[in-house]
Formats: sequence, structure tokens, C-alpha cells
Amino acid sequence: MTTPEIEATDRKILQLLAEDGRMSYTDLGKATGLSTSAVHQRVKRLEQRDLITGYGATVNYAAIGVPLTAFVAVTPLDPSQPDDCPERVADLNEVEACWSIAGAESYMLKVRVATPEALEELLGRIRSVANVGTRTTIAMYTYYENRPTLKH
Amino acid sequence: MTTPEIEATDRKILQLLAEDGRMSYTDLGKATGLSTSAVHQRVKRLEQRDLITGYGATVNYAAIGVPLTAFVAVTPLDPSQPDDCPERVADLNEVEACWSIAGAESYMLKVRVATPEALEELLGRIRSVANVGTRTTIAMYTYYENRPTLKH
DNA sequence: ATTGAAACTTTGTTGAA
DNA sequence: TTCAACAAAGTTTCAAT
Repeated sequence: MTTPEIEATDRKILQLLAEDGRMSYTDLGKATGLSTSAVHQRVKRLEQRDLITGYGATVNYAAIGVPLTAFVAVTPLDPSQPDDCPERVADLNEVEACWSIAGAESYMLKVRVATPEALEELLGRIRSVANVGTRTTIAMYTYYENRPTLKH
Repeated sequence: MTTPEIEATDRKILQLLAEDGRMSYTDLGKATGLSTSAVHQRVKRLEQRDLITGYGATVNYAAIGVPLTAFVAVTPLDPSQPDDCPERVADLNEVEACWSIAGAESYMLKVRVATPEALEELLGRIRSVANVGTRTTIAMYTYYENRPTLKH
């Protein structure tokens, strides 16, 4: 938003790090035609400008026994109350993402749980902690997730 | 799915790497009470078992001029055709994720674009490349995304 | 943006519990 | 089988240019 124009080299570095967050500065340098310390400097600048907000391992949740992903569309029940649903549901660690949406409902949550029972129980906690109604769409299979969308 | 029971130390390593994918083996060792080479070995095993499927930088898409996220619920139009929508839309790099869902529609896509015009154009490409109908929900603001859901 | 040097990290090998 | 200790190779991070 602040700097929509990103220079080509910085864009390339963003793309490479989005695809492999553990790539070494040496290899980033080779891939961009810069010296190791020049890329290092640029990466630090990308972090400081908040264009890179962090690094994470991609965990195979299905394989570790948390196979259920669901989308929960959320409607606040009392319009006179302060609308702080995103902060309230942030306390629930099953909630992986929260967006405000255009349409019939106010927010969309993405949640991850181990079992249908755990989902039902979580929906109860979401409704009571945020005083909202919920409409849930269960994802039965994840083909892919978090693919980098930078290749243009 | 194959190994739903993950040992406590491996779980801790997964959690730490989900939160900071560039954490060094030295620091992982300090955080888990193991030697550098012992964590190193465990991380390689987590990668081999596909419990860690990759590492990525978290890119602030809004800040680099791609502020629009949308969810596209997709319905195949011709039930006699092979249903290969996930593979077909995988070619469109604006498509970040694809889930098969329970409910009125068959799939849910998550897409990222720069402008409403780019979204409209992308929806056209999705419909023609996969021979599907679409129902789109625009995310106007991202409160948070990809929070690790491993703290239990 | 680069070079070069010191500090630190990674990753293979070896052997102990 | 899992861990620790070591050591060589590679990487990071600075200051100076």
C-alpha cells in the first residue's frame, strides 16, 4: 500500500524467499546476480519495510492428526455492541485466519481441528466468545494451500 | 494421517519452525534441550516424513500492490466431463489455494489480485479453463492469515 | 554494491548410552 | 535407536572501500 512499486530485484528476492524461506544469502546472490552481502542488505530492508513479515515452516496438518479445515462465516448478533470479533477469536488458537468480507456475513474465519466433534465444540466457543452467528463450510480435502502468487 | 501420534519434542520443533522457519539448529537445540546435531537429525526426519513440506517467507501482499483477496466457490457445469478443476486452475498463478468442500459447491479457491478489474478477468479465466460456475466472496481486509495452529 | 575477514551455522562422521 | 562431540565446509555479518 505504501510502496506499490517494487523494484525487479526485490521482487525476485521476494519470490525466491516465498518459495524457499531457508534459501541462503549465497544462493539468493547467485540467483539475482548480486553479492552475498548485497542480497543480505536487501532482505533486511524488505523485512524492515514489512514486505516480508516473517518466515515459517509449512506443516502438514493432515499428517500430524489435524485433518479438518473449515471456513466459518460469522455474523455479529448485537449491532449495538463493539464489533471486535477479530480480536476475540484471535484467542482461539484453532483460528488460523480472519478476514472481513463483503456480503451477507461480516467475517470469514479459517479454522483447523482434529475431528468433527472438536469443530462443533470450537463453533460453540466462537459463538459465545464473540457473540456471533456462524455458517460453516467444511473443507474435505486440501489440493494445495499457500502457493506463492508472485510469478508474473 | 500415517502417524497421528507425534512425540512431544518433534511437536515442539514443528511449532518453533512454524513460527520461525529460519530458526537455527543451534537455537532449536537450546529451546528443546537437545544438541545441535540431535535437532538437525529430527528436522531432517520431519522433512522426510513430510510433516514439514517446505519453508516460506510470509509476503505482505497488500504492501506490494496485491491488496485484493477473494474466495471463489466453484461448481462444475458438465457432470459428464472429468472433474479435474484443481489441476486446471493450478495453472493460474493468482490461485493460492484449492479445497474440495462439503455443500452446494464442489471447490473453494482462494485467489489474490491487484484490482477489481483483475479479479473480474481472473474469474472469466477460471470459468473457461475449468468449465465451472463461480460464486465470489471478496475479502476487504485481512486481520491475520496463516497463524500457526499448533499451540495446545 | 563489493571485498574480505571473523564469528557463527550447517552437516557429515564417529562413537557412547 | 537416539544423542553428543568433533571438525570441515559453508554462511552470515561487519567494517571499510
